[in-house]
Amino acid sequence: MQRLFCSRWIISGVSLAVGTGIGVALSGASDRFHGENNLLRKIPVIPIPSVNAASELLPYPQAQLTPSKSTAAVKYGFPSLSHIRSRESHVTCYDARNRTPAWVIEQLNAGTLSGTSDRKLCDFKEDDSVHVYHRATNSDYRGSGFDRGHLAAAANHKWSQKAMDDTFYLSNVAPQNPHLNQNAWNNLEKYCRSLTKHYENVYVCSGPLYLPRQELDGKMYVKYQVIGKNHVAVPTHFFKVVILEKKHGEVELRPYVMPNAPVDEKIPLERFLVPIESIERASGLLFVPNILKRTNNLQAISAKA
DNA sequence: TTTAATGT
Repeated sequence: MQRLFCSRWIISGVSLAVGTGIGVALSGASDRFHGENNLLRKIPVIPIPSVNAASELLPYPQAQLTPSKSTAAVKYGFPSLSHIRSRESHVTCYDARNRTPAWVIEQLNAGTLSGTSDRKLCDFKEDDSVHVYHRATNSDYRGSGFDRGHLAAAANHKWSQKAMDDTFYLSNVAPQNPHLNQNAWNNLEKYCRSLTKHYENVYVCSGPLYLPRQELDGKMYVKYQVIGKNHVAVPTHFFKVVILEKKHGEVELRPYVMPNAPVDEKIPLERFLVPIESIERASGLLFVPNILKRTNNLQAISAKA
């Protein structure tokens, strides 16, 4: 398994500690607020919800009755809100900092795969629901050397032209190595579709990863390219967590990771299986938290690989 | 077949 990630890529959670440099990087920013440019006026502000909205987000019922100091703190708005979007074909959580999805989840079955929807009628499009400061555009990708790689695949949603159209929002897209996109990753997507022949429902959650690697000084760094005027982040890897629902309610997980680089499509897909925990640690996400994952025998298989 | 980008 290690070899498939390149020898120096590390996916273990131990290596994911955040450095202390961020305080240094941000110091001095406040001076700019008072400078001639009056930057504060240019800062995008998310519409201010009611002050009580903060208490509505808290899991403590009493907070709704008595606004506290912390609710007063957001008098001028939350710097961010949930970036979850519901589309015809998928649900996505947008990563505004990286201008890509954080994750995209979709449901596949025999029904979603059949229909007359035509990919030729679709065009990649900006997601207007994302603030212009955080939005990826087609021009960011043009000439970058990267494909606009779907996370929820177009061919998974032939059941409705609208559903297929929705997969072409750039909020469902990340910069992907063209060879990977058109070969090994495409094969993984086809494999997911084929699984609908054997399972009632196939849920697929896909997203980018930014894995740390050791540089020449022996220290760990997360390094990734950004493309275009909007600095769209180029993930180092992609994950795909396949959740298989059997007839009797039994659930099986198949978690895959591929590097965002050419991958020989002769390598069997099973070789890209990883423990679900490694994706969870690296991504900050948790998958199907309400089922027992430790009993998943596929983990044992990937651990042996 | 499904992925895309590129050039018109």
